[in-house]
Amino acid sequence: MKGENAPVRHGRRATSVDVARAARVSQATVSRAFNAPHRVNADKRERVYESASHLGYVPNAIGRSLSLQSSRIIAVMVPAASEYYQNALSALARQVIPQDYQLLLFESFATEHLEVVLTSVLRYHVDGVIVASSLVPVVEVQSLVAQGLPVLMFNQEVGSGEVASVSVDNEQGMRVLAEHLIETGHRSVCFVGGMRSARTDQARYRGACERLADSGVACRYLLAGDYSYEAGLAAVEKLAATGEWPEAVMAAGDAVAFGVIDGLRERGMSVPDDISVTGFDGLPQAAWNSYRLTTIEQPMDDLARLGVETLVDRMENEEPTTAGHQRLSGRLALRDTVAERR
Amino acid sequence: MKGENAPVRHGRRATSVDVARAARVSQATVSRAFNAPHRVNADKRERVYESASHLGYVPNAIGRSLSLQSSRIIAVMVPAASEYYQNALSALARQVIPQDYQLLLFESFATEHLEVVLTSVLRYHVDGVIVASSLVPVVEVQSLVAQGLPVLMFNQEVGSGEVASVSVDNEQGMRVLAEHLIETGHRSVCFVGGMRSARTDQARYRGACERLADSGVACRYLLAGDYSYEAGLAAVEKLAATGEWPEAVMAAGDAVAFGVIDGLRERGMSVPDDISVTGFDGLPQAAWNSYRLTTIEQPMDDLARLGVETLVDRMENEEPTTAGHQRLSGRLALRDTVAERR
DNA sequence: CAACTCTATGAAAGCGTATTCATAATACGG
DNA sequence: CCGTATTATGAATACGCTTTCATAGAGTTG
Repeated sequence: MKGENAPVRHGRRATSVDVARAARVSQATVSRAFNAPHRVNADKRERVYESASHLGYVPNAIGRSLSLQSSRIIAVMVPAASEYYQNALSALARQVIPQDYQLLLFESFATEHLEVVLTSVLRYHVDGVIVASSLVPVVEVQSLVAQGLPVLMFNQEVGSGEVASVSVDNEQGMRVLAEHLIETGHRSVCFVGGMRSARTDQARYRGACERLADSGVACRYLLAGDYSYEAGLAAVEKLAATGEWPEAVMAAGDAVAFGVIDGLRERGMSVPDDISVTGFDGLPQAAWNSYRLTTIEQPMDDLARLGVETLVDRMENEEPTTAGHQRLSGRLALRDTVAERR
Repeated sequence: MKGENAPVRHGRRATSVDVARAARVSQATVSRAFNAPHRVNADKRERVYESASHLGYVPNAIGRSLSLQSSRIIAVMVPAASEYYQNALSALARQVIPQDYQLLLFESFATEHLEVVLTSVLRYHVDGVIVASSLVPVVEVQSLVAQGLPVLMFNQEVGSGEVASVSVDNEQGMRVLAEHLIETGHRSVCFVGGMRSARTDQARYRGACERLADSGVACRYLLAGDYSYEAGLAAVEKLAATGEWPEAVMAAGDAVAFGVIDGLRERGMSVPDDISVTGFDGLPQAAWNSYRLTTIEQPMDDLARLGVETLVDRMENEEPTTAGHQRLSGRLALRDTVAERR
């Protein structure tokens, strides 16, 4: 073992044993002084604190984790490239602080690495996992659950509640948007989806479809390919190729909507005068002057808070009190990409 | 200690001891089979692998960290809200995988939490720290360095190289942009800064100023307040209040530039016909049709790669081979927000 | 004041792994 | 065929911490 006789890289960090020696107490007392102060006499406690701060002692979380069989680390799997998930990550990072957990980041962009990533997650004995990525296959998630790991799906639901999830109510949100389009007199709509396989995509399409159908409005489905600006841009080309312009385009996500808007404008069409466009998610850019996109804003902070609470509940209690799928409704942000058609 | 007689939450995970027992070898041999396969006989090695996969054994990184005195974890401090830093985080996350390190995320948005965050960093005995946030005070960074922790500053330089840093060459990038403005005949320029105190801000202003001055063009400084879209929007108001419109606005960052563009357009002015605008960073949105912003693109992947390599070097070698400040030059992305003035 | 309950404390065990050290077994050169 | 170098292996230890267990001392009560 190095550390003692090795080049002493930076003067070994102080341990509880060092503090104990300095404070002339046992190591156990040092531990108690920090974890259960009321269990140690005031004078010794003070001595411990003093020695500790003098030595610059900071308890070693690794040792603690080993002993406690709990690392207070939550793994979070996100696709780094997506704006939406970046925002989700921020929100989660903030929510996790007061609960005194840390986030260990796992990029889940490429399936090639998935194997490696998943064993890494296991390797670090994290207390829980947040899967905020549609790129992680359901079977893999279920294998994590089978390992006994508390798992939270963020922004997607799998199965019927065996694995906990929080997400915005996609169907309902889309229904609200559809309703708005109906009220403003739109008679033909095209839904531009991101990925057919994504559950959120399905739910959003369903919500739109059903509400529109109720009012006798048909809703075409056009596949963009993914949830990016570029995909939205390309979708406009596909739409043009069909030769039939709808009165409104409902994009499956804001990023796609921006692409659609810019694509339409590029072709000399006006949004919303010629074609209305709606989004979903409520990205910051939706509020920018150049777009002023009518969309459904996801209650990101609430989702993150609820998600973390749910996961923490599952991590800390044998019998979790929270339900399987939890849905929060989004807020309709009425802006300028939907016009009256009278 | 729980785990044994506690409700056995999920059937304790297999350890190297379990594998050893199953494979009828010693625990040491199991360890060797995974870390130095050539040091154990082929037959036993096979037995170990078989037992391991049968028991679903995954080496426990916590135990490993404790023994090795190295966690293979890198702490990364980022302000979650910023688009730029979100992208940086993505790039870093990708670069860290092949080196077999993990990123532990620390939100550094609020100074109130800073104390807590910093001791958390120490607590987890991370092998290194990436500070990608201008919100972390220099003294705190230096205290980390003083603790003997390898630290990398991402996108900012402090001191004269005692603490390693990688960043784009701000001054040079801005000079290139200024040059472009000169060449296109601009005779008055206003630099819209984010935060006066930020080093990047200073460097960018300096670069612009000097190059412009060389050609006898003055460069006003206007403070936006931060690096956000809203700040850019507000900056236009301030600019209007001065009553003097420059021929070009050089924003300190793309986000600010978007705000400036939208602010100008809101007032009925045309970009670039009335006023040219330049950005800095090369955010994805700069390429969007609604902006097509002429800007300097940061070589994010290269920066991340270089940054991680530098940090790893410092973590793994007693005598680091890399220099203090490392600067990469950005790429001029010529788009449509700068017009000829003849 | 004896019998008892509490409280404060230290010694020791255990968490899972890597590694040193000792030893047994094997191969090798003379 | 013996002494020596080499290799494979297991036992034991260390990493830093929490917690159980035992114990000594203080406080309480009949």
